[in-house]
Amino acid sequence: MTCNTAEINRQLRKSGYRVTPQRQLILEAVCQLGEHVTPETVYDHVHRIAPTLSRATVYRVLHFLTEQRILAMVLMAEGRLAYEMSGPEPHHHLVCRTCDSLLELPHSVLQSFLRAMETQYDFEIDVSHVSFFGHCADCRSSDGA
Amino acid sequence: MTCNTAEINRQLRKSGYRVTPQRQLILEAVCQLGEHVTPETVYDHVHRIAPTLSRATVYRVLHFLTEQRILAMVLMAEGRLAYEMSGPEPHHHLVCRTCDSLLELPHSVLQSFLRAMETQYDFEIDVSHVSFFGHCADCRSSDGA
DNA sequence: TTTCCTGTTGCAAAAATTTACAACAAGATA
DNA sequence: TATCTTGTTGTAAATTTTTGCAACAGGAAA
Ligand SMILES: [Mn+2]
Ligand SMILES: [Mn+2]
Ligand SMILES: [Zn+2]
Ligand SMILES: [Zn+2]
Repeated sequence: MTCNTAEINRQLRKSGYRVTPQRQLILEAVCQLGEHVTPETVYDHVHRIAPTLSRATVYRVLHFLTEQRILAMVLMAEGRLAYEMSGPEPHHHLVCRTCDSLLELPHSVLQSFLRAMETQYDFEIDVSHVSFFGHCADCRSSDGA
Repeated sequence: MTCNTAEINRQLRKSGYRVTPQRQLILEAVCQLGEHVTPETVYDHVHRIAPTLSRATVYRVLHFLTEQRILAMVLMAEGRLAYEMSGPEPHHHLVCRTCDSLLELPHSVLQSFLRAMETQYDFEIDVSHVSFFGHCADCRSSDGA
């Protein structure tokens, strides 16, 4: 995932927020660390670079960047939380509650459902990253034994 | 929500688990307290009745009863977690990230989507209670100002 | 009833997450 | 560049949630 810093910074300033070194570091970290990054992973990474950067700031900034739609919050198994860049091409998850496995869904499979929610309920679902929990084929067959 | 204790107890024993006073208390609590009950609310309630019942047990039992499909885990705004009885008639949520409001969806609106996931991905989504996050009509119009 | 096995609990400590508040610093303005 | 406003951060403490472990107790079997 490419992280268009210049554009993001411009957007933040335009909204009256500030571009701090902490925010830049944390955003870069999520960008580099990949798809489903936990707060602790981010902290470990940025803390190595900026030892005074606190855990509180990591949590606050992840939350803030999510509100700004720059990051997407990802619900993993067991209620664990992760983050990733909110790119132009979202995908979604089928998360198995038994084996923790992840099946990735292309955005297209949700399209018609989302449109229906907009039409029927006037509600715009945040499409950045939706997780569905349930049970995968493997776990269902071995469990039914 | 009626809480068929006898039937639930039978089911637990059949699976090799035990019916303890703690589990019974916690289940009753969720049952009585209503739809979206937080761990802390449950703890306050049961702790009044059984002062030695610990927070750890509340968390463990809520998790356990969810695994047994007796309770359903409900994702609320801001990543907060709640529980409720997993009844025969599930419903789902449209959660507004701006104003925290909840729109309830009848189960039927998900039916065809769920069937598609089963057919295409051989994945059985846990239908007990699904939450979608996004932005409601009110917040979208006032925000676009 | 008594015995026995093993699933569960309470406790205390650890880990994760949030919060209050004073010091700080981004960046707009002059 | 110096100044000023106000959004942000670090610290420490408060909350919330998880975990290890020894003592306990459900309930099957005798
Ligand atoms: Mn993903
Ligand atoms: Mn509900
Ligand atoms: Zn599985
Ligand atoms: Zn709203």
